Amino acid sequence: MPRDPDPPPAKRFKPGSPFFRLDKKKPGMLLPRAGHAAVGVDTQRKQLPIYQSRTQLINQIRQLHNAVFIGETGSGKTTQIPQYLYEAGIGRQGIIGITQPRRVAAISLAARVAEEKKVQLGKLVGYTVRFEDVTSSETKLKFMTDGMLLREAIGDPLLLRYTVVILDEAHERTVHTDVLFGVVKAAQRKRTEQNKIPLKVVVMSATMDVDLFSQYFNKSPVLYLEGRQHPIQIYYTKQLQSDYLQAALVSIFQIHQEAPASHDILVFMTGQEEIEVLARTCRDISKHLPESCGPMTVVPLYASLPPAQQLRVFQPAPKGSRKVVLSTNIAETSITISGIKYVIDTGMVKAKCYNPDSGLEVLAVQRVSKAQAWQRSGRAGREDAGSCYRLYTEEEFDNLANMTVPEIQRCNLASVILQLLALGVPDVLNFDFMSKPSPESLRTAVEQLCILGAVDRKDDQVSLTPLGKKMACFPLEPRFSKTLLISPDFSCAEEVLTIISLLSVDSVLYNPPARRDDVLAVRKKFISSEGDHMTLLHIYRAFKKVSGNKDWCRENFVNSRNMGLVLEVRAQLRDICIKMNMKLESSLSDLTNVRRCLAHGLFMNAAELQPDGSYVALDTHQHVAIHPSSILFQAKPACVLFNELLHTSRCYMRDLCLVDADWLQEAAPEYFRRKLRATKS
DNA sequence: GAGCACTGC
Repeated sequence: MPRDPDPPPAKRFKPGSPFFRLDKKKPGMLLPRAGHAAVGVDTQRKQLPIYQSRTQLINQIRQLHNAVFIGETGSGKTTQIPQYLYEAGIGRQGIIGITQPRRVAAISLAARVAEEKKVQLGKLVGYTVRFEDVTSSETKLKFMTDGMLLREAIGDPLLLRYTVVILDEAHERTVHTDVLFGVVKAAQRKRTEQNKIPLKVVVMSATMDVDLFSQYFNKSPVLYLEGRQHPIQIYYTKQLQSDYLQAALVSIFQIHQEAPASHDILVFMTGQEEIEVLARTCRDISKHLPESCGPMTVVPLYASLPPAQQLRVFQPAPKGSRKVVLSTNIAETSITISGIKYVIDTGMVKAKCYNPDSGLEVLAVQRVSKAQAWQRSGRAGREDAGSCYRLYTEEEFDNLANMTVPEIQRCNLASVILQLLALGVPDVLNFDFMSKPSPESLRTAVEQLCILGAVDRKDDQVSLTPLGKKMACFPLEPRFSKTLLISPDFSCAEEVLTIISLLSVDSVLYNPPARRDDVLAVRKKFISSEGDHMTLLHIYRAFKKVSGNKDWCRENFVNSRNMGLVLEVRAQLRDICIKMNMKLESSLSDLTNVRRCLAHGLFMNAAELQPDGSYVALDTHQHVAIHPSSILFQAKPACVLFNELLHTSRCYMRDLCLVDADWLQEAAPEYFRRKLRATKS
């Protein structure tokens, strides 16, 4: 099988200014051509390049316990390999599970494979994602989110229902995939030891950099899959660009003046504000260009955009007009836009960094990795040859990190540790991670679980308490599952269910800046002096009273999509509570108990007013401030809980709840005694 | 008196 993509073609595009230089050394990244709709699915399957290697592939996989595949996204590997295995009778005693980092991918892949096998979705071919299980006892090819397989593993750590697990999109290195690496490896070893049916593990990645995968899975062979792909010409800037936004603007109009109008442009940027500003500038400039230039349709794209506006990226621009999509990294993986001929890569991304000592997560603009830069350029060649303009020099590219730091090395690990313990991993601190998180990060996580009463520590051994075991059953952050589990003691489980559901999805509050005064006026009727949590609870109750009426949502600036999610999350959590025989009561109008309960679960996120009017977080002793969006912004209460700290111009607490300092002491006397000692020394 | 990339159970 070929190891390298085809070399790029002759230079097809001559930039009008000396701004860019062509990369002659590095091959372009290549991507697949879409299947031809007029041809039947069987013919389409046979036309995929992977079909040529079918027999060879099957013979190889049959003999292997582990294999690593490299092939571009959509090269057919994800839809074909599970079918090849099934058709060859490999793993027929059980299920072939294929994991995906995203829900939509799991669903659409299952639908595609069911179509190819000419079966009804949910029979032979099915999928499982949160809130949706379209499988049956007949299901042999099961597409699922990686988080879902991880959940399943808690009830079945050896994954005995599965004979093959295919971990797809492994290069993305999500926390879930990374934990799964260790889980499937351990399951594989134990099944061999116990003489059970062996488990085959297949890792699929889009990047060539797969040594780590191969090493980790017992030096498994790496198989290269040829894709039917289009060449992409890469350009770099000749000099360093001090202002990537300015450089993006120049590049957009450079292309706009020279390329045919049907060639669309995709620009990768860092965030909403930046995108909206550049969109306005582009629209302004394009109005004042000579007529020979033709019009421009500028479309912003980011996750918090209302769904209707997101759909605009799929609409073709009016005839003669060029579409310019300004996007965050949502267009790197989650959303695929057809017709893109040019990609402009600013080389920057907004990403979360985690400081394990302070426990603080900071969202910061950073450089992309090489892998990410290739992913971005690949978006230019979905249907035909394309070009990618990198707004940095070739030298800067060479100095980029090869891979993005795996998420597991930059997040709070409390949930991961709890889940591993629930899986029965004996020595969590020495779990066989493919990329080990820092010891401080592991220690902080165990410490947090200990304070919450989820784990016991003896010497270096960490074990789950009965409470911790229950906490692991909820798809929630540990602090939230703890709060929910103690809510029956305060006779307010129904309210806590609502509040925790509201806190675990994106905000249900819609705040269009242009209508600020209207928003404030309308929101007055829900305000609770007890804080943001109780205000949210009021909004939820009002929403339920009108049965989720869409007009009501619009009038009250409530995001109905997110509110719908709240209902789903709440129903799922409530089911788990019922299975646990928890007493579900409502505290009705008196919300003091609810706040008292929150204090007992979320005491680690508390802050106290200082004599000078500022606040200090009790856990880390750092100075914090109330975010101006909070209901309590002007109230200056003596003691508050907060849902999260947001580090921007200052360290802000968001989503606050008024509490009594005594409640916190009651909730965790030992913890606060220690904190006090730490302050004095 | 601020302004938050993207997933997922």
